[in-house]
Parts: sequence; structure tokens; C-alpha cells
Amino acid sequence: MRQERAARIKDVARIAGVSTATVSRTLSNPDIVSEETRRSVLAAVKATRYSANVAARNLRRQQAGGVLALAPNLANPFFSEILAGMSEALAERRLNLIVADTQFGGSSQLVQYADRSRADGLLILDSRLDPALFAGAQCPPIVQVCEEIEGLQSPRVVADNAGGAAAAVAHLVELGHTRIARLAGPPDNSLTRWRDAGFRRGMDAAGLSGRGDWHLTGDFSMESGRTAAARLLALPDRPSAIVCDNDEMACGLMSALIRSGIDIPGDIAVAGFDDIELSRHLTPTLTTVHQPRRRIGREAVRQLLLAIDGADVAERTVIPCTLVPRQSTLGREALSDQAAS
Amino acid sequence: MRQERAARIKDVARIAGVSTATVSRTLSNPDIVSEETRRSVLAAVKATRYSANVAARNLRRQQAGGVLALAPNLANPFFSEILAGMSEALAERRLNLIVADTQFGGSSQLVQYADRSRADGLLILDSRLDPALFAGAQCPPIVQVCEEIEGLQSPRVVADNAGGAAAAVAHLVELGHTRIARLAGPPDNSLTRWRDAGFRRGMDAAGLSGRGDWHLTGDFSMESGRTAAARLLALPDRPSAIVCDNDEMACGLMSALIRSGIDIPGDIAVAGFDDIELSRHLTPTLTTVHQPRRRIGREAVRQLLLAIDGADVAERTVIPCTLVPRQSTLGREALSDQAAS
DNA sequence: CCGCGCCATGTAATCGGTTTCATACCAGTC
DNA sequence: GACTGGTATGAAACCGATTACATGGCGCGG
Repeated sequence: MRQERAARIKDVARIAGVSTATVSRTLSNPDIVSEETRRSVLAAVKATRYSANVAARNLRRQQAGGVLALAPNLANPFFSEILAGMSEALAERRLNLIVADTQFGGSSQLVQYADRSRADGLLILDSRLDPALFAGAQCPPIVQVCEEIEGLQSPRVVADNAGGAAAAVAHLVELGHTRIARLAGPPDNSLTRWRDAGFRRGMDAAGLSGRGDWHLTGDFSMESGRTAAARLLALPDRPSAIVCDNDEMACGLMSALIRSGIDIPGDIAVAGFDDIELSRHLTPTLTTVHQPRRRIGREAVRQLLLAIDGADVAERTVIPCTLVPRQSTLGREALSDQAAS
Repeated sequence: MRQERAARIKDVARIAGVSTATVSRTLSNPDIVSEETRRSVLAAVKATRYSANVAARNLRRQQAGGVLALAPNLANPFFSEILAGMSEALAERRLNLIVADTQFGGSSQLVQYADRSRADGLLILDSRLDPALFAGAQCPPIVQVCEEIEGLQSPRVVADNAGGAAAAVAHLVELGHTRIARLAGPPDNSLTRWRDAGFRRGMDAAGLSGRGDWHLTGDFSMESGRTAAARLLALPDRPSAIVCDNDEMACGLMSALIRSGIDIPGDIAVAGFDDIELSRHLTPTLTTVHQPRRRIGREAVRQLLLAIDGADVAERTVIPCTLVPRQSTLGREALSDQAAS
């Protein structure tokens, strides 16, 4: 059994007794060839196990055959479900999902990604990228996902960050809290800003006013949640509840508070944001705002495909979030049977 | 400002006053052109913001410019760090990482992935795929990662599953346990088999013998861990420790045991496998076997690149694992200050 | 019976690079 | 001064598909 070269369209044409044009037509648009021709071409395709050369097709069609997702840290599980949604949506259109971790290679490597021949579209999940990277005329359509880059004009698909934060406040208010603090993310981050707006909206709706010394800031890491706990404990006048800008910080905060003998939610109720897998396994389980990540990924692809096809695209698509009440606000008894949910 | 077409190599050549061949040489092999020519070509490249068309280059070079990773479920965070390692290693060679979720598209879509023109290599992380998919002569080099497909001959990069399981047993033995049970994965899974071998090796080394009724089976899900707990509790003669084939099952098992009033590790010590992020946040934190996932990803790429370059490749590369002792075997006090680690 | 139009198909241009082969030039050697 | 060898470069083939354009045949209306 000799090592055979892959069949080319010429081989198929010869075997089927037609021209290469007819083979191509049969495969991409079967209806326009006659029944008989179609049969013999398909037979030849099967016999030769022909499969079109992707590079040749892409060259002629002036396309790349794939979409590139730029994420700040692939190892972060927050992204994996978004990527899964993207992969799912792209598979329907037979487009590849190419992923790149923006922390490797530096901008010298990144700049070449903004190239029509490399990707038919860009899904940007990292707000720290320089908008200038995508300014060239060769840059394919872009959709920003979750985070937003100031100064980069493109459609965005984001979670309802404001609505989610407002819902968290409303939930606490409903439980009787009036002394509500906030552990925010970095001030220049778009997520922080939207969640900030939602927090204030929620407070206003309840007739409450935020207090300056109850506004803590972190950097989305567990460690920063831990250090925020120390600042919280040092306050002369402690809040009865705190809304955190993500689950990691909430987790760090909770574990530090618990170690200091604080009861959650008895002394302080805690709410997070994102609903990462971890949240339902903490002790106590963490009340948080769920982002439908798979759906966000799918929707981002949907918008990108629209843009690639030249259709009108919503400048901003907002995906609703839902509050998931758990023990960190409700207490252990109320939910003991749902610990697994 | 009119919408300009991207510059082609011809344009660069004209501006620099040389042929396209010289431009191509200047960019891919600068040393073989004269100093003067190089300068004028590079100036023209900069002026036109020229960037080579990827499809054209790939077509001529008979390559794909990327490597495809096939994973069973992208949303599973276990894979994300492996993918991050792959992405990192591929970036050095300027190869794309294309990811595909094997649960979408079915095998009709999958079969076309095994094509040299689509990917320069395949990284297979899913052992449930049909080896026949990769039997064609057009199939690019393959490396199997973590899991192994029986009947698919190719290099493999796997964690030291046997060694890890043996280390878990040794750890329990050292703590004085002699009555050690096992919660295994699906019997036909390659991970289960290797961990099984390691478990027996560890037991043998300690002069212990496994008991048939202490061998439970699950499917790697938390739910199956939960149902295993019921079977464990129903045993007339309970073990003092149990080694689980992954962390998810260990997690489900622990939460069900705790709800039944069992103390961990007082009544039963529990060990897992994988060291997923969750493990260090459970209560009690879970003793488990850490797999260096990023390194596994990097190593898999290294082997694949060797295979692509036609070099000799180890048929099997085993990456060492390390046991991470935590509260579920040591008790809470012993490690209370390390809860964060 | 002519001519129009449609349908199925073939011919050949085209996509944009890389690389082989040929050539011109120059320095060094006898 | 002819010859050799090496270096820098250009002309053109080539990668393998898709598709614009051309063509031939056939049915049908006038």
C-alpha cells in the first residue's frame, strides 16, 4: 500500500469525465448540475476520498475560513464556557475557531492578527488591548465581548452588568439590609463602571445612599478580596452586607472574614458576580449574579457573522443576567437542600 | 480617505523597484539579499503596511499554518489550562491554535478535520473518538493528550496516572490507613485503567489487598460521586479511606457523606485526582493529585512539532504528578493556615 | 425554418504568494 | 584575457481551488 498523495480536483474531474469547474460546482452548488453528472462526480469524490484544499479555496474566495478569539488568559475558566458557545455557533457555519492568548507574544505578534487573510472576524475578550492594533484598513470585522475597549468602535455583546448589580442590591434590600457596601473592581475597567452604575441605581431605587468609606476597590483577584476584608474589618461602622464586583474577590473576602470570626451572612451578607463554578461550592455557597456565558459566546458569534455578511449589527447587545440567591445572603438553613444546585 | 485595498507583494515590489521574488526573499530570509535592497524593500513594506496573504503562502508551502485541538467539552475548565499551555508553545512557532468541540457537528464534520490542508497537526484530547476518523493518508501528525484512544497509533503525552494514584495510596498508608476503598471511573477509560494499576501498585507496596466490595464505579461526574456515597454508606463494613479517580466525583461523594453526618477525614478520609481549582475551595479542602496541565499542553505541542518536522518522537511521554495533601485526609487543624494554598 | 433564450458544461483567468531555474555581474586565478 | 565560482536578482512556473466568460445543444415561438 503506497503512500498516496491526496487527490486534487483535477483527479476527480478526470475520473468523473468532466471538467474541474463541474466538480467544483457539484460540490458547492449541486442543483445547477444535471442529475447524471452529479452522480458520477460524487462517485469519483468518494472513490478518491477527495477533500478540497482549504488554502486554495480560501485564496480564491478571499476569505480565511475562521474567526479569531483574543482572550487575556485562556487558563481562566471564565472564558472556557464563552469559547464553547462560540465554537458551537461557528461550527454551524463551518468556520474555525482560532484562539490566542493575548498574554503571549506581545503586541508585535498581535498586530498581525488584525488581517483579513488571517481571520474573517475578531472576537475580542480583552479590554486591555490597544485600539490602534485594530485601526488598519485590513482589519476584519470585530465584536467585543464582555469587556469593552474605550476608543475601539465596534459592536459589543455584553452581559447586563448594571442590571445584575442592581438586582443584587435589590435582593439584599428585600432581605432587610440598608447598610450595603461595595467591593469594586479597577476603576478604569468597563465592567466596574457598569456594575457601579447598577449598584447606584439599586441603592437609589431603595432610597439608600452609598457611603464613601463603604466603597472598597480591588483588582478582581482573590488576593485583593482578602486584603479588602482587612479594610472592611477596620471600619468603625461596619455595613451589614457587601456586593462584590466578581466571585473571586467575594471568595477571598469571605474566607478572610470567616477566619476573623465573622459569620456570613449573620454578621455580613456577601454577594458576588459572574457565577463561576466555584461559587456553588464555597462554604457558605455564594449568592451571585449569573452570566449566561455560553449564550454570550453564541450571541457574539451571531453578531460577528452578521457583520461579516455586511448586515446591520446592533452596536450593543445586552444579555440579561439572573441573580442566584445562595447561602451567603440567605443563610445555611434556608437553602440546605439546594447546596448542590 | 478612500478605503484602500490591502497591498500585495507586487505593489511592494514595484515601489521598491525589485521583483516579487526579492520581496519574498527579503521577508523570509533577509540574509540572502544585499544590504541596500533589504533597506528599500523594508521601507516599501512599511510604507504600504504590507502583510503577506496567509492563504496564498499556505497554498504554495503546502501547509495549514495551524494546529487543531479536539476536546470533548471546551466548557470543562480542566481543558482550559492545557489549551493555554498549547497556545503558549504554538505562539513561539507562529502557529495558530484552532479548537473544536467534539460534541458539536458529529463525526460528519469531524472527519474533515483530519486533513493536511486544514491543520498541520492534531492534538486529540478526547478518547471517545473513532480511530477510523484518522486513518486516511491525508491525516496530519497526531499527538494524543491525557486520554488515549485504543486502536489509534500515535505518540501520547499523558500524566503519570499510575504514579499519582500510587502516591495517593502511599499518603493514606502513611497516615495509618489500611482499609482503603476506591471510587473508579468508567472501566473502559484509559485514565481509569492507569489509575487502577497505580492503586493496586500502591496497595501491594503496603502489603494491603483491595476488597471487591470496596471498589465502586462512577462516570467522573459529581452526581456519580453522590450516588457512590450511598453505596459506600450501605456497606456492612466501611473503609477508613477512599481514593477517587477524579476531583468531581470526590466532591460529590464528600458532600453526600457530610450530609449523612460522616466526618471527613475523621470517619472517612478522601483523596481525589486532577487538582481542579475547586479542590482547594471545598470544605474540607480536598487532598488530590496535581497534574501540571499547562506543562502537559506545552509538551504535547513540543512532541507534535517534532512529529511535524519529521523527527523521532517518543511514543509515550509521561509527565509526573504530585500529591497535594489537604484537609480531606489530614484534618482541618493540620492545615488551617494553608487553607488558601 | 430561423432565431432567441436557457441550461449544462468547458476553457481559462484568477487569487497572491514561494521557489526553481536562469542570468548577469564581479572578483579572483592562471 | 579567458575561465571559474559565487552572489544577487529576475522571469516564470507553481500551489489547487473558484468563477467569469464562452460555447454548444435544445426547445419553442413566430
